Amino acid sequence: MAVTESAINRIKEMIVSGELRPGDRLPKEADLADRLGLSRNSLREAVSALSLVNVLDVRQGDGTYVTSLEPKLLLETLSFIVDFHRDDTVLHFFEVRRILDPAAASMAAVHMTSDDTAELATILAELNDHASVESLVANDLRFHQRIAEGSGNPVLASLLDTLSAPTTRARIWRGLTQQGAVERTRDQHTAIYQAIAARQPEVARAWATVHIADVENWLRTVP
Amino acid sequence: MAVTESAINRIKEMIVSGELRPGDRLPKEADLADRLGLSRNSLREAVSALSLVNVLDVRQGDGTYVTSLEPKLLLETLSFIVDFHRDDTVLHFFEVRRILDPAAASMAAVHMTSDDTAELATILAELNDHASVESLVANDLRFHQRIAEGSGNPVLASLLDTLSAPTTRARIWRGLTQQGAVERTRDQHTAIYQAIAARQPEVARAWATVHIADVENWLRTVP
DNA sequence: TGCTGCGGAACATCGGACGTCTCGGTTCTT
DNA sequence: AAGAACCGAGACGTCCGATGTTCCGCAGCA
Repeated sequence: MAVTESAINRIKEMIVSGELRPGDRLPKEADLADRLGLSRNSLREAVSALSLVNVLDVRQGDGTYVTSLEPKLLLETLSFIVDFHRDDTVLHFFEVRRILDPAAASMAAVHMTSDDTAELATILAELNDHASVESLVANDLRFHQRIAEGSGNPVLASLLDTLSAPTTRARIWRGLTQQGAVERTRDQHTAIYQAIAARQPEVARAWATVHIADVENWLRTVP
Repeated sequence: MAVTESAINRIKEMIVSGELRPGDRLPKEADLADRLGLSRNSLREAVSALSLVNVLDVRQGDGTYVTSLEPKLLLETLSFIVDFHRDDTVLHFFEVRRILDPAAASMAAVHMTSDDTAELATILAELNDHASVESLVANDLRFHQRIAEGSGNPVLASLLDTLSAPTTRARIWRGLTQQGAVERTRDQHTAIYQAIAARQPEVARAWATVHIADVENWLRTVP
């Protein structure tokens, strides 16, 4: 096996086995390279790769550290991967979101505290009638993020967060604005919120399904 | 921004913009490094990182190529990421699977051809009474993979494929074997298959939910 | 006490040299 | 003429040593 590839697995193994724990600092490049029996250059290729997927955090002048390894952080790299997919697979990603989002809404209706739901209401209220596309996108993002977090499952929340890439979201909202469908979308958001606040998981699930399916149908009409 | 990091984004941009298409060959390292204005060493760090996430495929003695960029391929790196999570988050991953798997079963009941369902039956039949844990795991994996593929959504299939890491699966089956629950699991698989073959999406969804929840509950008892 | 400046440590980047592998054309054999 | 063996150019793999940048902590000063 290639030296660099082997180094990646060696470091991975050190972390998985518990020898290196989240937040730990790695030996300095020269030492680690020596210990793994390769050159510093090759080691750096391995570190660079692990850094891209947020497993390692290298700080110039300081050292290299293991990240917190939280699902949120590691699944962020998923968005990097999603970026490579062209329009024809965007619908497939969206379809998965259509499965997960209603489930998250349902779980949120059970798990969210009243403080949490109050925050949801605040997000809804922040939107005025003449918001720009950018603020619509940002608001939409926060609304769905809040609900996803409210599910109590960080993996689910992170997946949902990255599944619908910002670029897609922007395209959607631009389209919604153009055809004057912003109002309907806002109504659907409100309905989802009300169901969650009323602790009605099935209603929340239904509204979330309606909402996502609505957007998905619009996406299908605009290739 | 760091040179290497910048190079990663430059290459990414070349691919996303369509300048480099799936299967295309990159300029040789020396040329590309020169074109991007950095040393070959630094470029190699970038290439190494993109290679880890299956965006690039480097072949010694030949050249560096853009992969097919299929969802299946790119989402494979997800399993690399999942490997870093410890037992306490395994349940969260499993919970997501509990959401996706029933949806996939339901979709499969609609989309699978009779040839496909016949294949499912074959997989079920391949298991004899005294199978080893390894063959149980392999069979279980294939069964669920087939259904996931049958959903018609490659993204969903790949996600499901990587969500439940092989190590977890192995642990589960070891446990099931020990407590003699293999038979029940097999019955559930059969029920799922029959619902799909009978084109009953809701029944398939229900059995899949029962099946996954059953395993999940067992997982919760064994920390 | 708090700020400033300095020096060591660690990562960032570079250029070049040499090893290894792959591919494709050439040559030899049958 | 067909096939096998050979070989050399090209491309990636690995390593070394040197220099630049940045960060952290400590010493010194006001």
